[in-house]
Amino acid sequence: MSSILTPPAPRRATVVTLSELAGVAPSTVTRALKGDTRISKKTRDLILGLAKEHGYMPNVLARTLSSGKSGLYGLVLGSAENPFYLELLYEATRQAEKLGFRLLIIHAGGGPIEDITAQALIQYQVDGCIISSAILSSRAAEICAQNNVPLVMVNRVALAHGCFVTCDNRAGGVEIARLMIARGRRRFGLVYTASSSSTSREREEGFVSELEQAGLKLAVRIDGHSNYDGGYAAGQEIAALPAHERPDAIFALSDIMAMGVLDALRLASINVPEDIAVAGFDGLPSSARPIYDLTTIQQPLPLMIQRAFELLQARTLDPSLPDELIAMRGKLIIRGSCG
Amino acid sequence: MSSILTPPAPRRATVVTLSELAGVAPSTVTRALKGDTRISKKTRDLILGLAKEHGYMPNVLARTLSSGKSGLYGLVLGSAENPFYLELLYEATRQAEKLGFRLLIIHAGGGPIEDITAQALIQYQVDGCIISSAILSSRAAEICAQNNVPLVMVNRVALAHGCFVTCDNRAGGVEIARLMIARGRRRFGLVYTASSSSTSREREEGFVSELEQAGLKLAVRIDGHSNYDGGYAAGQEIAALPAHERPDAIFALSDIMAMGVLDALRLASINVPEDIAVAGFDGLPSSARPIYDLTTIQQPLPLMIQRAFELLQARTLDPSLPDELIAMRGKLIIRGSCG
DNA sequence: TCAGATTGCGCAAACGTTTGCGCAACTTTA
DNA sequence: TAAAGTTGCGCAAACGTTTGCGCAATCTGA
Repeated sequence: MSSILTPPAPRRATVVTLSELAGVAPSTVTRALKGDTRISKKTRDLILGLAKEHGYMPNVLARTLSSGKSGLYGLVLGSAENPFYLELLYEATRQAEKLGFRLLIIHAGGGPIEDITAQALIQYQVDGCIISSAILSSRAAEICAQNNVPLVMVNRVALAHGCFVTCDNRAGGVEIARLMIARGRRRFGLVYTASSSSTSREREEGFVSELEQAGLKLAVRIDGHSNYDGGYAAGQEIAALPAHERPDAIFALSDIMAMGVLDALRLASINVPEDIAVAGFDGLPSSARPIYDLTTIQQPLPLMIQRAFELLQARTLDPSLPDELIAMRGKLIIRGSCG
Repeated sequence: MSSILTPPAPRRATVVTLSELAGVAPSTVTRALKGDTRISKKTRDLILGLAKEHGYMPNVLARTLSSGKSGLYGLVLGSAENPFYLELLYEATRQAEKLGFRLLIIHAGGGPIEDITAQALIQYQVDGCIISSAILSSRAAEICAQNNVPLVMVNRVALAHGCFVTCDNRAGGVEIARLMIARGRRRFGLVYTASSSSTSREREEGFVSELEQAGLKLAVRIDGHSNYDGGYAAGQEIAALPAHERPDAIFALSDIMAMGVLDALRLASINVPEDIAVAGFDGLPSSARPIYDLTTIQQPLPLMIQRAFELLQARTLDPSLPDELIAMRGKLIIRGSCG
């Protein structure tokens, strides 16, 4: 890399250049800028004025080296196939901005997370990490544990290390079952997810146990693969059943799968909710669209993200704090898909 | 912050600790790890072995201070209301991972970008920035220009500074018009976006100019607000027209608006494409769903992102390179919504 | 055999910010 | 008046990695 390829870049203002201008030590500049009471008001105003005049912007990377805090949180997102992650990303970004943090995308997508990718958490000295993904949890979580990086899983249950903030999935499943039973439904279909995620298992458990309490059981149970296409295929499979075998109510464990089911039923000219009631889980904005009008359990995402950041911040300040495991109740949103 | 709140953290391996173990200078460790030929194979193998044994992970922040390269790219995303940004984020993350870069989310959402947020680009020493958002471009773009940070806009046209990679929006509009005219459509509706974005303007220009070439013109032009709900309302408005005033073909300038239009037409029992043909623009995965079967112009997103990274990398290496403005042709995907 | 070239390092400084400690000057209290 | 306390700094080192330069040892070619 010869110098003809890198023309001289004008140097930006630094703590040192400001200290020269002000005739003070660099440490005085730092202390004045952070409002340290050990610096007189006169000196502080002088330095603040120079900083503004010269467009001083701190080098956070250098600061991290000294202070040990980067102001970065790592973010691991799950598959693009569930719009829930988009909602989560936008909400997390919004809140982080307000709190003065930044999100570093460590991974996004359904594939395996590579070691070198997870190690970026350490290489970039993140202050903490938010993981919202089932399959990918283990490697990134291990690295966080080994290196004392605070970890919060959102909508996932941490197995051995780290905090989590989740929705009360089981209670949500119970509520959907109750609603359907109260509406007179008697044959039940479940569109589930074969993954090992506790989120799905709990939703199913809640639903099924409530049915059993009422002396009822599932008539149909189909893997919806956690995505729209799987839900659509499940809807097609159900539509193809003889009428006497068809469920009169379907619970899809996520909104995106429920939308696939609804679309398939519509194209098969099955009326919702007259012929079959449908409910989902998540509370995506798109579930409110008139074309879906989906009954769902809305996850309290803004508050979940807020709690996640609080948990991370507390553990950045005091790493000895014990892990907290928070579950928040979702809200039943009754719409036309259940009648 | 007293020491009772921060129990002694085991120190991680550093270049210095490895150099002590190997009995060499720290600079030798660095050079061995990066494969510098000035270090003998024997010494290199010794150091590589120790690094692996001790789980050495470089501190990228410290490296950035020395080398001037952070391996970070800033990312500014537009509104959550267009799923196109989700596609872009996932594709960008995937490619960045493969290239060994990381994405720092600077902003995501439709609101104004705050100064302090845009300054994070500089504070975190990003090697470059990708912006994919109309409204928010100016402030972040200014900061990039002032600080010599390479900038690429994706699907946006940079006004004065920075490269862009965009789709040939105008040609896409032309193709949609041609298809509709060839299919015998004679009354045309446009669902546009009132924003100042050149992307929308070009799509409309292409469409309208081709109509005019054929001696035709728009019968209906409705603002779809760049989101699903706007498209839905436009669809409702069109459905409410007397039959002789209704268009027999609608071009919505984005897929998400087209989906709103399609849903509104369906709920109004208007048949697509028999009564009205509908086309969109973007090539979202959801446009292929049987329930939509949407004819659209597919943006070559993977290749656009690839080019964006190439442009950024080239300008990180040689900041004197002139800005490049790249337009790539989208691909016409003909589906059932146009007959 | 000698001079020049090559190999394989180490030294020292740089990058920008922060923090602990100590000192001088000033103020307050006994 | 002297001692103790307070204020307002500066010095020096730390954080982890990289890069330019130079030196000693070894090799090669004339």
